[in-house]
Parts: sequence; C-alpha cells; structure tokens
Amino acid sequence: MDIVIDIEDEEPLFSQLVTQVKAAVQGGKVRAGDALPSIRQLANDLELNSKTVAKAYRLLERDSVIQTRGYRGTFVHPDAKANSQVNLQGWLTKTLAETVATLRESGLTDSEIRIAFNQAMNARSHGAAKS
Amino acid sequence: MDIVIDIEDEEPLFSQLVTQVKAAVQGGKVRAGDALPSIRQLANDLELNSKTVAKAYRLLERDSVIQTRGYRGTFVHPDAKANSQVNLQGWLTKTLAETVATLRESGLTDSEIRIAFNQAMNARSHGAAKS
DNA sequence: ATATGTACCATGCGTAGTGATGGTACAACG
DNA sequence: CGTTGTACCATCACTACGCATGGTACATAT
Repeated sequence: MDIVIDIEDEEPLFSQLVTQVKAAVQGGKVRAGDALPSIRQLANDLELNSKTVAKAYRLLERDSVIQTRGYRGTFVHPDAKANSQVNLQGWLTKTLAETVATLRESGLTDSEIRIAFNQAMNARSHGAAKS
Repeated sequence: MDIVIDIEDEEPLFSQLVTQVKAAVQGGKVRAGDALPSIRQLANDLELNSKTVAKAYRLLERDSVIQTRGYRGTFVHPDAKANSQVNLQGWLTKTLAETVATLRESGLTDSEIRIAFNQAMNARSHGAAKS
C-alpha cells in the first residue's frame, strides 16, 4: 500500500486516506486478512496526527473495509473488496438531493430548509440513549 | 392589527412579524381584501429596517396570506385565513427529521450528512435556470 | 412629486461546523 | 514494558450562514 497524502489537495487528509485505502483494496494491492499499519505507525509515516488517521480508520471500519481487532491491530475486512464498492456516500447525496429538491419545489426558502435541517440534526431522537 | 416586536425575543424579527400577521388573520382582526401598511410605513412604525419588513412580507406572500399589488400596496389574500393555517413549516420539519433519521440509521456520521446536505443545497440542479 | 414593491449593492456580528492539531489516559494483548 | 485501538480533554484557523442593518435605484401607479 503506497499511500500518498497531499496537503495541498483540497480533499481533507482523512478523506484522502479513506479513498486510497479503498483504492488499494479494490486494486488488489491488499487482500482480506492483510494487516494494516497501526494508527500511530501510519500517522508517523505520513506525518499526520494520529487522530486524523484514527478518523480515517473509524470510517473505514464503519464501511466494513477494515476490521479493528482491538489490541491486535487492524486488518482488511473479509468482504473488503465488495464493501469498498458500496456507495453509501452516493446514496447519501442522492437522498438529500431529492429531499432538498422536493422542499424547494414547495416554495420553501433555502434559509428555511437549512434552519429546519439544523434543527433536525440537533434534535436527539434516534436510537441512542434509551432505557 | 397591533403588531408588537420584541427585540429581546430570540425569535428573529422578521419571523415575529410573520407570526403576528398570521395570528391577526386567524383571529379575524384583518380580513380578506384589507389593506396592510406599506413596507416603509410599517418599518417606520416598528422601528425596523425596511428590508426586514420586506422579508416578512415576501414570506407572507409566498404563503398566500397577503397579496402585493405592485404599486397599489399590499392586501390580505382572499384565502388568507385558510392559507395561514397551512403548516408548510411543520411539513418541512417532519420531512427533514425523517430523512435525517433514515440516514443516521445507515451508520452515516452527522458530519457526513451535514456535508452532503450542504452540497445538495449548493448544487443548482432543479427546475431553475434553463434555456 | 410621492409612494408602491422590488432589486441590487454593501457591511457587521454572532454562531456553528469542519479539519487538524495536541496531550493524556485506559484495558488488554504480546 | 511496549503496543494496540480508543476515549476524553483541549486549541486554532477557516468557512459559511443567519439576522439585521444601510444606501441606491427602478418602473409604475396616484
């Protein structure tokens, strides 16, 4: 895995990392079960903050591209190749684009939509804390 | 129509105006066809900026609570009473709450959702500009 | 002339979110 | 002990947006 981070790039650093790991998986450069460098190790190599790398790893694990085995390190997920192609982001974009379009068509102002969106985001009400 | 604006109130000034006009309509204090004070007039009376009043009027007209007859002034819409009860805002809130809930359930981060939302808002692509 | 709604230009202030940085600490493995 | 992932604390710069303000100008009606 040759990961190259470009600070000049407008794409956020953690995002570049995510993208490149997924690319490495899809390109067959790393395979299921392969060990990945530790967070601190990679942070050191790339001259990044460990929190930045951790953020990338967190996202990669959420997408089931990698697997963190606690104290044993991080490995490529068994279904990494398939999962790295899942376009969660694409679905996100599409969903929101449609919703926004619908709202706009009703005559609602962008301001109003933004405010309501922020309210929806700040309103705790998902499956988090419950008895 | 006795409109009272409270600068201390956390509710935005233009919003207070909108609310109170709708209340006046629903309370029967003003009726269809009644003339409303001009933007500048009202701005002067309430010691508000004319742009602030104009903003309120713009929203009220969008909701078909009032009607601007160009140079002749502003009047209460024929269906003002009914239209002032339409809860566009409520629908907005509900729609976005549902959408956000769905997205969150998929594991998406609030950050990701916010970013995608902003992209959706900044992406011009509805039925607006066309040749 | 005066007043109407509206459009454009602009500013300031406050808030909030993102990205990235840093330090410290923990439990559990080798 | 050293390392693992992770969680908590914190800071800073940058950007974007909302609200409200101000000025100027326009075509059109009375």
